[in-house]
Amino acid sequence: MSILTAAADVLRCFSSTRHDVTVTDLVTLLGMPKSNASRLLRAMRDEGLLETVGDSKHYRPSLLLAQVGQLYRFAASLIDRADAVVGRVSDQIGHTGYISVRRGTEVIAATAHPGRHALRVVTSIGDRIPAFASSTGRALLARLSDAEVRALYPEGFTAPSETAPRDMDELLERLAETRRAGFAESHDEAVRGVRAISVGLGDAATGDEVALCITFPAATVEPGERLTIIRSLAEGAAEIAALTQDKRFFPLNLSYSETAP
Amino acid sequence: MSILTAAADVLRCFSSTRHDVTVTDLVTLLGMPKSNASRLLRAMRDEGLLETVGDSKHYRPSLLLAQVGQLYRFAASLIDRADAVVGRVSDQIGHTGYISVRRGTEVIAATAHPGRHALRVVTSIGDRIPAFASSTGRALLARLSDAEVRALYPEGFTAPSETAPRDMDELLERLAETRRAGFAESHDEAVRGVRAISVGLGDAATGDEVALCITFPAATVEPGERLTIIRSLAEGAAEIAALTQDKRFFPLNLSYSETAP
DNA sequence: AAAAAAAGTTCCAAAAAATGGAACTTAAGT
DNA sequence: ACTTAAGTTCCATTTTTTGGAACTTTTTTT
Repeated sequence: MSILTAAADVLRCFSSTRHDVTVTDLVTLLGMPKSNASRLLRAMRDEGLLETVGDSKHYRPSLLLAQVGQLYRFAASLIDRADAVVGRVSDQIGHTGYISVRRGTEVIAATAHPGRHALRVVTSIGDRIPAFASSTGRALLARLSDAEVRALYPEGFTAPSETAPRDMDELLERLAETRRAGFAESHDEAVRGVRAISVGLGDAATGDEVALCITFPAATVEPGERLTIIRSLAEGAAEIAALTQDKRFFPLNLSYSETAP
Repeated sequence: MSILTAAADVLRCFSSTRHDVTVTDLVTLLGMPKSNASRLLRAMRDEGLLETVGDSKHYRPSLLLAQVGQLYRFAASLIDRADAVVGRVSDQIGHTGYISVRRGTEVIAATAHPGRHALRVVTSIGDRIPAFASSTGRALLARLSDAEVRALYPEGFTAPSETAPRDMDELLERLAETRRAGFAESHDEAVRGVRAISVGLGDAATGDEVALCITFPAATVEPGERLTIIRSLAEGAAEIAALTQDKRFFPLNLSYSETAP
């Protein structure tokens, strides 16, 4: 057994309730001899993996670990991670999934996973659609304050379809609903007969924001399947949100998801 | 030499420009035999310190490191508190803010808040810059005695730019000024056209010390805005200093802040 | 599609580091 | 000042690590 095992075990001792460890902590937690615990902590400190708190016998993770840990976030960019989730859900469900980003009042698809079904929604990467009139757009707008949304549309907008919000008040009400539920939904908005479910997500460090979306023909999806989509998207997004410390993430609230808009 | 040394060296290979490493990277960067590099990366992955990107031969830091690294901020709660202040000021002003710590004669950014302005200073976490030639560094060096500062630089230093201190006497004079004013300022030092304002701060209980910094393009900031930055940083820092019973905190003395250096 | 080059892995005996029990030192509590 | 707890150092034994070379796999070139 390599000393790396022991070192990794030490790192696993840290948690939100244990910010530092001592020799005796290791003896208790890992059942290792005192002598080893003592030497291991010192060695890890000498190598820069840990640092002592002041000049006490308490050891905590080092700045090096903080920095390397930070990189993890960039190593797998937000879009990559979100795309992985959408890809998984799309594979599982068979319907088309994609990732969109917002640029001003428009949303643009960044990656797409075509569904397997004969009747499927085809999205093309790079298409720009109005943010207020799509589930992806509203999932992203919901991350703004009402004031910011108003500022985005100084001259209002015109609804392109029956089911899209007709004015600012209606949009803000839909956004409030999105925040409560933790997801946005559209029906017949951009394309007739098409529904879409979207979840918004951001990275506090980089400021990036994306929407995860699954879209499908309204006629072919049962209520149960719709719930599965919502759950899968929301769970995947929530994991990423925890990692990126997204403060504006709205967790799923299933009591709102029963009612189709 | 323990394998821990090698493992720590591997972690130090990661940077904002190198998110993952391969066997050959290690051979090149650390000059170790291929066989060692190969086994080391595998061992670190097996222990959960690294993970492979997809199923490629590229290794990146693991989730474990990301999690443990996150704890650093809370373990060193001073950073967390200081970061909150800088984040608030950065939001309010729109310019980039960050927190740095000193390691010997270098300062390293620990957290960053990108500004909102189109022209903004971009800092990368983990970058090491010389302490004597930066506002953050001088804010931290000002907390030492002149004797301690001299001891840090037994062989003196060479100024990297026109506006940086050229010798020890000039540095000590700048530090004295920093103590009187309660903040440090730099202009064109690390990057031309960039100014920065920093305040040093410590935690008596843990011995941690950090610098709070706001940095901005020299051309775009009015004298009034500069004063706002100074006041906001200093006030936020003073509050924390009271909380942590920092005995070496230098309170703001606005009569010194009128003169731009 | 074959050949060449590059990248990565496995093998081995020598060299170095880790182990754990006990003795020892330092710090904390009474 | 005494007692107890916490942490460190010592030692011979056991285990891991090391680096060169041979080997396999992957990538690039012809």
